[in-house]
Parts: sequence; C-alpha cells; structure tokens
Amino acid sequence: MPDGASVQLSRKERAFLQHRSEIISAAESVFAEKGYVSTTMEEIARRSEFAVGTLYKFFENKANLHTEILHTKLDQLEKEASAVFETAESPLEKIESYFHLRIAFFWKNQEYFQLLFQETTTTVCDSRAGFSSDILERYETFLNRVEGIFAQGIKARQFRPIGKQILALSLEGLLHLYLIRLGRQANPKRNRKDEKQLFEIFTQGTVS
Amino acid sequence: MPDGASVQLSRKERAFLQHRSEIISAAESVFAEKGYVSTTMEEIARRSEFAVGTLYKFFENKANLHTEILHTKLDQLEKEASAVFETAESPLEKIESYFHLRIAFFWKNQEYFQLLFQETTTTVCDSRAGFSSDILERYETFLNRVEGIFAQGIKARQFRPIGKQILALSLEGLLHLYLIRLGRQANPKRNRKDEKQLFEIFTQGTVS
DNA sequence: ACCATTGGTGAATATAAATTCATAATATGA
DNA sequence: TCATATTATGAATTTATATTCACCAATGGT
Repeated sequence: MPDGASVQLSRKERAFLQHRSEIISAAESVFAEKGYVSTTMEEIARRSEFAVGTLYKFFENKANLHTEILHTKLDQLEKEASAVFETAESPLEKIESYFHLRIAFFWKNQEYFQLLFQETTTTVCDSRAGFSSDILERYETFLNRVEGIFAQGIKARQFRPIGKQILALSLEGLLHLYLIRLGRQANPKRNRKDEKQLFEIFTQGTVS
Repeated sequence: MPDGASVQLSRKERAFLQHRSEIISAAESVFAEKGYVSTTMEEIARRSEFAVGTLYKFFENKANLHTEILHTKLDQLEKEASAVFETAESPLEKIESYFHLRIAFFWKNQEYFQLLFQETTTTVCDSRAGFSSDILERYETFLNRVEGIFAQGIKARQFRPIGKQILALSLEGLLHLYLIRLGRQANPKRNRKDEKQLFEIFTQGTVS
C-alpha cells in the first residue's frame, strides 16, 4: 500500500518506480557514506545492481540524482513539521514538538541526514554545478516558518522578546551540532536525557 | 617584525618562507572562495603568481597544502584562546571572553573561516585522502579544553549542573550556526546586539 | 510473427585536473 | 667569467570518473 493517490499503475510503471527508488536508495547510502564528491556513479551502479548506463535512464546526471534525494528528504521533513505545527497548541509546545521531531527525523534517517546537513550548512559541492542553491533556498523557507512560530510565541509572551531570527537560529544551532556529533559517533545511541537537557538549555539557559 | 624566535635567517631562507607564505595566502583565498574540491592548483598558481610546478616545490600535494592552512588557523585560534583562558577570572568570564574571541576570530579571518568550519562539522574532502581526520582530532582536543572550563564553572556553582559536554556542545552550536550564516551573507556587518543576545540566550534561556 | 518501444548494458569516450619532469632562469662563489 | 647549485617553469603525462552510445532483451500492440 504505497501512498498512491488514484490511478492504477501498470506492472511496467510499478517496476519503473520500484527501480527508480532502488537506485535512489542505493545512492543515498553511498552519498551518506562517502560524501558527494567521492561517490562514483559506478559505486551507485554496483550497489543498486544496475549498470552505469541505466542510472542515466533514470536521472540526467550525478548532480540531479543528488538533489533529487535531498528534495525527497526535505519533502518528508516539511510534511512532518507541518503536522506538528498544526497539532500542537501553544507556540512553546509547537517548538518543543518540532525540536523532538527533528531528532526523531535524524534517527529515522540515520544514513542520509549528514547529506542534508552538509548541504544546508556549507557549500560542499562544485560551485560549477551550483546545484545546491535551490536546496538552500527551500531550507531557508523552512526556517522562516519556524521563525513565524517564534514570532507568535513572543506575541503570546511565552518567549522573551528577542529577535525571532536569533531564536530560530539558536534552536537550529543547538540541534545541528548535537545531531552532527551524534552522526559522527561509531554507533550512536539515542539519549533522551541529553535531548531534554539540550532543550532545557534553550528554554532556561545555563547559569544558576 | 615577525614573531621570529631566535635565529637569524639568511636572505634566501627568508625568501623561501616569504614565497611559501605567499602561496599559502593565495591558496587560502581560493579555497575559501570555491571550496576544496573546485579549487585547482592552476588557480592557486595564477593567484600566487607562481607556476604550478613551483607549488609542488613547497607542498607535497593539494591535500597537504590544504591541511597546512587549517593547522595554521588552529594554531592561531588555540593561542588566542589560551590567552583568554589564562586572563579571565571566573569560569563564566572565561566562557564569555571565549565566546567573543570566537566571533572576533571570524571577523579577522573572514575569508578563511568557512574552510575551518567545513572541516570541523562535515567531512568535505575525499575519503580517499582521509586527510581531515587529524584536523578533526585537534578540534576535539580544543573543545575538551572548553569542557574543562565548564567543569570548573559547575563546581563553582556558576553554571547549572548539566553535563559539561552538553554545555560545550551547546555553546559551539550557537556560535557555529551564527557564524556560518554571517559568512553566507553578501557583505556581513558586525552586530554587537545580536552577539549579546546570542550569549544571553545561552546563559539565560529563551522563555519568559 | 513482426515491429516498435522501453528498459537495460558496459565498453568506449571525453574531460578535467593533479602531478611530474626535462628544461630554463637565476643566484652563488671561486 | 665560468661552473655549480638552486629555484622556477609550464607543457606533457597520468589518472579518475562522468557521460555517451551502439547494442541487446523483454514487452505489448497489431
């Protein structure tokens, strides 16, 4: 039961989609493992058990394949975030849920998360291709929504009257480095206590 | 008046060092501009006004040249941080000075800072070369010193009794994302108010 | 059964850069 | 002034890999 909307697909079409997603999945794991540059199309081919040429039947080129993956991930994240933003009551609750959502997203996407983060904090890839700019843009837009929540929170006097940008940026900063370091560990374990403390630092600060 | 320790260098030796540092300086700016991968030795040669072959008289290879630069920067940062840690009185003051030092370091190194950050948050370069691991290690060691300060601060009851790792990580996270976003702006302006607010978020938290 | 279309193949091609090296320029000092 | 050593040069070489392309196999419609 895929999320298929309406039309019945032919076997061929289903196979096509299946193969495509197999390629994407293989590519994700290679990219995550080696980073964009040292990932070769040959390696992706090997891991997906297709031939190199076949990859080009599904994707224009390497850069495209890469951004395709990132867009997919962002879609997912946005969807989940929307749900949270609509469900939670107060701005503070929204932010807290969002915070945990981001961490959960990391654990669901273990292999791929670095890929996403690399693109959003630094410009990893060839400026020649310049292909990460649209990803960056989407990410910015996404952060703007978070800023919006903070703006509400400030109005509601739940948050201190600090600039919404700074608030959003701080939260992002805390999350970011926390997750990046988790991802770098050999076999990271989820640690709720750390997560709670991190969020507390954000809300309550660090000095006594 | 370089920081020359003791021995007088011959003109030739001085020339050698001079040329070497000219190359480094050119390389820094190219790397910062284009990132490691899309920087070519030819571009570095052009900008330093040496021939490609000459670069290899000074540095083994591209990766070496790159790490050389990073080490230089880390040296500098460590030296400045040491000074601050030794001067300031209380742990809280040390941390506050360190916070501002990091920001100042950014402004002094505008062009290059991204280079440094790229290496410390993500593995940018070829895993083939695997050359960034020693930089990462140095960075870890550096952060351990910061953790040490936090440990003292907790003992002195200046900081809340949260794990020192989480404290250090949080501070780093805030700094990191703040600086990265500054660096991405077209022509960033130093904004003391933002800096103050950011540090306040760290110490006082965000909810009212 | 036959043709057309599409998915699949992987060896061959193209390209871009890192690195090398024979050679030239320059400095040293006898 | 000449011989030697040092430093600089950039064209040529090598290597790695993205991309293409001529061909094959299976499917589906006529």
